[in-house]
Amino acid sequence: MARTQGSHSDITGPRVRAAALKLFAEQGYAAVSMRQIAREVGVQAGALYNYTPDKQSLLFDIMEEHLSDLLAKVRALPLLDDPVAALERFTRFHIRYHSARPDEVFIAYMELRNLSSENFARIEAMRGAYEDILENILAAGQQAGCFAVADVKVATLAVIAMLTGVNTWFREGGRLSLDEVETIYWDMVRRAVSA
Amino acid sequence: MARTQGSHSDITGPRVRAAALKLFAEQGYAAVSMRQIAREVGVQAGALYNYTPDKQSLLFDIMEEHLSDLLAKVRALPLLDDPVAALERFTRFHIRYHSARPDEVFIAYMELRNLSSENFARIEAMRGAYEDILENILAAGQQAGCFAVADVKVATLAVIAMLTGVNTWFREGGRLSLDEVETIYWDMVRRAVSA
DNA sequence: CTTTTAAAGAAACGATTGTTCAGTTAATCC
DNA sequence: GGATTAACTGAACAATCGTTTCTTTAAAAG
Repeated sequence: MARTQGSHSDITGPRVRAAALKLFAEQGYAAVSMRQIAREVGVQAGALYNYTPDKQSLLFDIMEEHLSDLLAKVRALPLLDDPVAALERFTRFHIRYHSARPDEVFIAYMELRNLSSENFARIEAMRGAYEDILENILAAGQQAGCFAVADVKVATLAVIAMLTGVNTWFREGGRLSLDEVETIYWDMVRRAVSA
Repeated sequence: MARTQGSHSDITGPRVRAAALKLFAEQGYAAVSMRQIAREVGVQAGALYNYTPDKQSLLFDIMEEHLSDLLAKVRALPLLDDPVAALERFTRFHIRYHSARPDEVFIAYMELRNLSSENFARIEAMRGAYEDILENILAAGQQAGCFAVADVKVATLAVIAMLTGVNTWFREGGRLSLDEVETIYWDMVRRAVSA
């Protein structure tokens, strides 16, 4: 047999990416074989190479798409002059965006070492650009006198680590709603950096 | 050839564990082969099985030893009645302990999914016991009125995520000393949870 | 209806995987 | 100093790896 009824590139292509996303998140890039991905899609392993040049590109594309979408969305937020308001919006945005895409987030910082050095540099640059957004908010507030942190760079990394940690435990339908979680974290972030 | 000059179980055993630790941290459990570990030790792959029943045990032993040592050290700290003092000591302990063992820390929460379900349960229980120590400090301070957090459990996870994040960027000999980093984080933690 | 082409199957490639095992050597024991 | 044993080598096992190639089929084009 070969081409099966109803088989199409524009259907299979996204399914390959979705299967890779799911399996990489579940088991890790190195532990997942191309045959496993193919089985998830319902296709033979060789057919995957109609949609990706190799396994590594599958991983890179997942990360690249995730981070470029993250950057696009955060940059699409309207500017706020008040640093406190800007920090609250960043906090809520980060939690909401990340909790909605647990697989992508997990992969994007568990599988960095499986990227080629060139691909790694591109992903790291995007991550740095995202951190810069928070750093600029904190620096502006520091200058305006509404924030008082000992070190803006360290505070940036501390806040991001704290917020990203939500993904390790938060589950929809649990004890707390996403909105409650946002409020709890915003309360802690605000007090941690406020003057 | 076979047994080489000066080869001994009590020398090779620790070297096998050290090589596994280093390589798992660098490349990830699934990406490291037994032959790579053997090469690092300077031995043939088959010889590794004098020291471990299988690859999985190598991983589990690293995690188990790390977490049981962590628990022993944190429990060895003298008790403090003041919740604020207890929280400061926990904060500084966590940063100091974790920054001194980056490989073990990295493995202990990147490779959880490569454990069998039984081994996973044992490691998770130890991690939970560690988190309970911080949670008890926060709960005591909350009751005493010196802390004011919206949710003790969430605050526990938020603080641990923030503190563990130090390992992603801190390097000895960098811009900040470990003591300075401890102080910066303690400042943020204290303000985040204080009444 | 015929031709063309996109999409998939099937099989094979050499390389590598974790693990086992028989054989070999050096240190230890009496 | 001969026997025993711990520590290791080297080869082999079937299974699986990412990837390529060739073939077959169904859909699209005319």
